[in-house]
Amino acid sequence: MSSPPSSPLARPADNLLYLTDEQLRQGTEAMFFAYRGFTADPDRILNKISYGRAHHRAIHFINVTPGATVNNLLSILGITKQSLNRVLRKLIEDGLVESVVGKEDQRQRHLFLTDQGRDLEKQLSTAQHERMRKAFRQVGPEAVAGFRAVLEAMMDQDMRFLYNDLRNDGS
Amino acid sequence: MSSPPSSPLARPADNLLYLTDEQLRQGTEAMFFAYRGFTADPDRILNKISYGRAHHRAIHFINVTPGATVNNLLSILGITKQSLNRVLRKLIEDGLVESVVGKEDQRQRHLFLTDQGRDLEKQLSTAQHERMRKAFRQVGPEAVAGFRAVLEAMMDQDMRFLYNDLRNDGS
DNA sequence: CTTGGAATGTCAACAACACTGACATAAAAT
DNA sequence: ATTTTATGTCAGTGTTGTTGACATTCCAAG
Repeated sequence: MSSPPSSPLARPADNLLYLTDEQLRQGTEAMFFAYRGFTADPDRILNKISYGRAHHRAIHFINVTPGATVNNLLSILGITKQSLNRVLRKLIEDGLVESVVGKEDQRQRHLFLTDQGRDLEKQLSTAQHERMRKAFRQVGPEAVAGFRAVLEAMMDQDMRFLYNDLRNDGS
Repeated sequence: MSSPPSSPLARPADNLLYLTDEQLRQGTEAMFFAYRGFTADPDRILNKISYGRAHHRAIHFINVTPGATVNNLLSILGITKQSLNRVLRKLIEDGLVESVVGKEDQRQRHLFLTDQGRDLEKQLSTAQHERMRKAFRQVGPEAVAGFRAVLEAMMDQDMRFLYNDLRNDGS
């Protein structure tokens, strides 16, 4: 199922050095500091307009899966409907998100970004992507592949499914 | 300083495919979902004892840099002293952290984990490392190196310095 | 057709964790 | 002697998460 380390005939002793407690500690700290950087740029933009990360996350996932229902979004975000609702209400009020009653199932609300919402999403993703693009370019494609492989392996299984769904299409 | 992409004579066209917006979007989502997984296991333990992530972070960094002052910790954590103080007060009250007045500079408080604090730290890091170890083993050492390289490149410069300090010694 | 349950929205209360601002204390530095 | 630094504390605020309770709408099963 999962492909083994790519170097064939690797000596076991060498092959285990990257699994020491010290390596894991460094990996942990790398995640901590990198995640701070990862969120820093959009956070600055959000601050100016009195939004938080929750708004960013909602906007991001409504953008990649337009027409998603509230429940769809809840699965992705992993928060309670009350939390999401507070954020959605504001985004709808502010004209960034549109909520459309379902045709087939009229209980459901399908969520879309308005033009204004797409504008903000573009601003946020551009800021966030700039840092990641620099990092990716600096380390090269093989390192990026490794980065992606580790992150995917660290997800909960449910999230891995969602993540892979989002790789192909977002409906 | 940082090594270039390892494949020599790579064709430019191929070499840029990993920098598309789509790749960056997937990297963004990978970070989001992976960070959730990354914190999930310690969060479960913390919940039982009514602690949060802030306590975890304080305990972690006091453990790796024993004797650090409050100001040292503030630099690492990137929060306000009021926020940190709230957490530290509770940890000291609960007997997990010891605060020792400095010998040379008596204004400073040097922070140490007590035996009880080390116990909790061990619990938390074990839970967190288990997931990371599985992921690391699954993807192999080269991917792990790439993972580390990308994360380091994504940090703010200040954090990169701190991170590299913590790689060698913690004083 | 009636009832049960699912999807959604809303209200209230609460907790964690961040923030700012203001002020106090002690001690080091000038 | 004065200023600056390191730390602690109090009060207030905001975002984002939580539970619990309840209303509405509407599909679907009996």
